Amino acid sequence: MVEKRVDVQSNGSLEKIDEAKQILREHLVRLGLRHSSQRDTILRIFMATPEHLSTEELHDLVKKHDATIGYTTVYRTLKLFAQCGLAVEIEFHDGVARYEHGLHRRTHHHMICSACGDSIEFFAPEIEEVEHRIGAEFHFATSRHNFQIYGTCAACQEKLNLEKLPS
Amino acid sequence: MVEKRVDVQSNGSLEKIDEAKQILREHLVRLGLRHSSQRDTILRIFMATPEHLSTEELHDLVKKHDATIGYTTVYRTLKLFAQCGLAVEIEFHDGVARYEHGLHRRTHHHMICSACGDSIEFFAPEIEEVEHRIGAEFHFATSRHNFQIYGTCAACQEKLNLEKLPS
DNA sequence: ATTGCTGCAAACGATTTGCATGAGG
DNA sequence: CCTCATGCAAATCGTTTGCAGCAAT
Repeated sequence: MVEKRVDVQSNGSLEKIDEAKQILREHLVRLGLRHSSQRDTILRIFMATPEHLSTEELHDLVKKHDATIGYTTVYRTLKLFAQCGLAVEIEFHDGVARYEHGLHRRTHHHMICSACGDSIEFFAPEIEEVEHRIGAEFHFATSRHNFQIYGTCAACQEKLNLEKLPS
Repeated sequence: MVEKRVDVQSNGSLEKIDEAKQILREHLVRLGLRHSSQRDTILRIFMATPEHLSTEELHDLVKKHDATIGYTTVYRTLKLFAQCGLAVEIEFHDGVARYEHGLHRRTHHHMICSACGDSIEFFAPEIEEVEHRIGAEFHFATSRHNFQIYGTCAACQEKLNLEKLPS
């Protein structure tokens, strides 16, 4: 698996991190929960990472900053992020829960390469329309949808072609 | 969970079962595998059940006809069905693998009620179009997609409203 | 006879929880 | 202080596999 890059120093998204901290703080207060240094560390690293992360991947990154933070804490903190919209769980159907940023993200979907596991994001507004049209038709109060495309990316198609023609 | 109905006697789909048996037979021959009474029983019960079944649900039904057939056999047989297109795995993201009929099924999708777990099928041709368009745009060789809508069905909306207004 | 099939039990792997200890307010 | 948060270890749960005995061809 490819190593995920973190760029905690980059000030390109400093405001975003501050906004995220604010949202988390409000969420904690609302539920009568407490601030902790672990939650702060995990949030900073999550926000600094643009990729889709599994709990384990995020935990690996977190450990580099603070080796004492355990997997369970990352797991529970991600659920907390999901509750207040900072993170969204995405479903790639590979048996692993993954999260992406939820803050100020336009609705998008993913196309996943079955060969290398990489995913790309794309926008397809008609998917929203289908959700609303079908919901109305069957009197469903729709809350969300789930759409992925699976296939083989251009790079992996190349590789597979080279294997077939080893001349 | 609601009990699934089986109608092994119904002759409305007798030809379909025969066709399915034929497809399975050819698949087994092609791979050098063997026919077995268990595979036959599981196929008949699967074909006689119109619902989406998990491995466990199908195993429960199968046990009523032959209590000696084990979970593992049903599990492996469903994979076999999926290989030759008799079954298609559907992904409801509730941690359980489910299968539906794959024979002569027009492409369709599911809308799932988060309250009662029931699902309905619908047709939305533009989803196919999106798969092809986005695949072409990013030079992906697409193989399949995955689309579900989640929400609350009309009946469950009623129930929830009654709970809120107990007057 | 050969080789695949079956059913049991055990392994697996990600997720989730129980609990004693530690920390926030 | 009181309560929540943490980290470890263990439980969970559906899925998957190893293996000895059985059955199909």
